Amino acid sequence: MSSRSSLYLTTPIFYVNDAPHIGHAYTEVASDVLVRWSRQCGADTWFLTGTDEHGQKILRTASANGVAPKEWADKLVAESWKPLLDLINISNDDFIRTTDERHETGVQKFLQKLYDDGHIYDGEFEALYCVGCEEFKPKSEIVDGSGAFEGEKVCKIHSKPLELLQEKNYFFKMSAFQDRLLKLYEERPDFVQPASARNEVIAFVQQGLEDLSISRTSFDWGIPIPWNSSHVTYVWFDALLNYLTAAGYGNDPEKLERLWPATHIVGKDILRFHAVIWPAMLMAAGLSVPEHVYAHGWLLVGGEKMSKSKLTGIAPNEITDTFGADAFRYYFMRAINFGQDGSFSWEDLRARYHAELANGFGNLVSRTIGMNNKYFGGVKPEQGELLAADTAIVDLVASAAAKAEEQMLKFQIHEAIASIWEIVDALNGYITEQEPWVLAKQEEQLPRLGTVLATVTEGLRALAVLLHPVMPDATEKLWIALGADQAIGALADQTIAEAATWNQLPAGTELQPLPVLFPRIEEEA
RNA sequence: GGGGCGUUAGCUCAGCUGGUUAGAGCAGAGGACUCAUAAUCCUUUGGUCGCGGGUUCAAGUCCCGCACGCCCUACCA
Repeated sequence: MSSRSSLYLTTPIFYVNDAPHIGHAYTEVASDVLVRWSRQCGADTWFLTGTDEHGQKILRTASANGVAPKEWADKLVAESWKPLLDLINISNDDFIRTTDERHETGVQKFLQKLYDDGHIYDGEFEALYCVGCEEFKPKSEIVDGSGAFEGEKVCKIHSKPLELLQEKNYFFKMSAFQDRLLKLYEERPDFVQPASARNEVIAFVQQGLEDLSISRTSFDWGIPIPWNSSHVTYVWFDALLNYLTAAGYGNDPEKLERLWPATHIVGKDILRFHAVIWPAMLMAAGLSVPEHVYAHGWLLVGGEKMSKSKLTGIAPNEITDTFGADAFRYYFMRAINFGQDGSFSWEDLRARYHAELANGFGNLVSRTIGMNNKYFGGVKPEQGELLAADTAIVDLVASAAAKAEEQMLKFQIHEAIASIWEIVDALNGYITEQEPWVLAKQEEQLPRLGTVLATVTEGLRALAVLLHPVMPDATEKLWIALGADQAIGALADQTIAEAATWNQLPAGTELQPLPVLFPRIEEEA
């Protein structure tokens, strides 16, 4: 993100074939943190997520379960996907389904425009077809035969020979956009991020682009091609358009004007669709290309990409049930370099939960509120003259907040959190050095004691604001405990830019009871 | 086959365009303190920087080869 005036951020829309795992949740959380941060920076922010519901796989899964595809999608959306968003506290402004009427009509308008403008033609799609699978096979599922089928190409699943079949398809003239795409990557180096992703995309496009088959006739679970309803739209072409149809394309020009272009967060597996096909589609339609396409890495379990087939798939609630949503959000954002693959382990999660959240942040809050209660009857004390140690804290909060904002703009979420965490560590150190419990024993030191606790309390106020995008629940509890809700206003309304402004919480503000933010988790489980 | 990336302390990772005794966090060890969630703070053990060559006054950092792992090589929602 290069500026902060507005942000229309999207996650991929998730295929409703499966139940969510932590990889999906990871994408959602990262997007949500960026969005919440952006909102607190005062930007005009809109956050979209949703589900992808067309295509042959879903049709097949639904049939296998004896229901209509829409019914199947409805069930998964209601029972799996929307609950996931609640589980991990996702603050999306909209949720689009590709079966929404607004989407289907928008897709058809888009297709018709491309057709009218000559970007689509009809041709022959020729590919290897597996009778067992009843579908054309992608290269990845075609292998060399053995035994009786030596020398032939066979289906990976059925190990039976494939037939070369042809199907009449409509094609999008993507090849025509090759040069414009390369120019785009060249002129806007931050269009595809991180750099490793950009390099891959460029290398791919330089090899030359083919036209894209965008319709299917072998099944009917999809959006009909407007000028020939015997074809349905290829599911990817359909899916990508959600970013536009949710933004008002085809029915709300003002909304579209406000939101477009978007910034897309995607997993690196679907980078090509977003960094090549999608901008080509937009160019064809005469619309501006996305602001950024950011590809994040995989979660690795035991050094391998997490996967259900290898039994390393983990359901989000397995983590949140024990550690809570905030810890889930914090852990994945802090421990993994956004944009690179990162290792997940229960040991690491548990260790960071205790070292950083319980002992570090949680205990800092607890000891601070505790001393305010013990020494000042539960109100924020008056701040007196600031000594060097105090102003060092004030300065650190300001510089940490500024660094965090810089890093968030560059999608370096893990770095931003590390910057903010400097405040946690500094406050813990400050308390130990200032020894408020010693000051408390000397009556003449009462003003100094007040200043020390006022300083730490202000530090907590700043932390609540800065960490709110990452841990909305815990910071809200802290906010209320500080009495800030009454004294200053809602936490979500506090801006990042003002977070470091000192003495916002007035002396005399009454503190409220503090629940334990991150209870220690007993061994065993 | 072709292209790219990775391999640094027990663990997870930083180390930009080559330059003082290779860093952080966690874990481990010792100490201080008691406001706090048996927490916090200080000190500290620990690395032939995957292996083998080479360039250079100087290489974790550049070049070549090897080993291991991963990714891309168009329709994988």
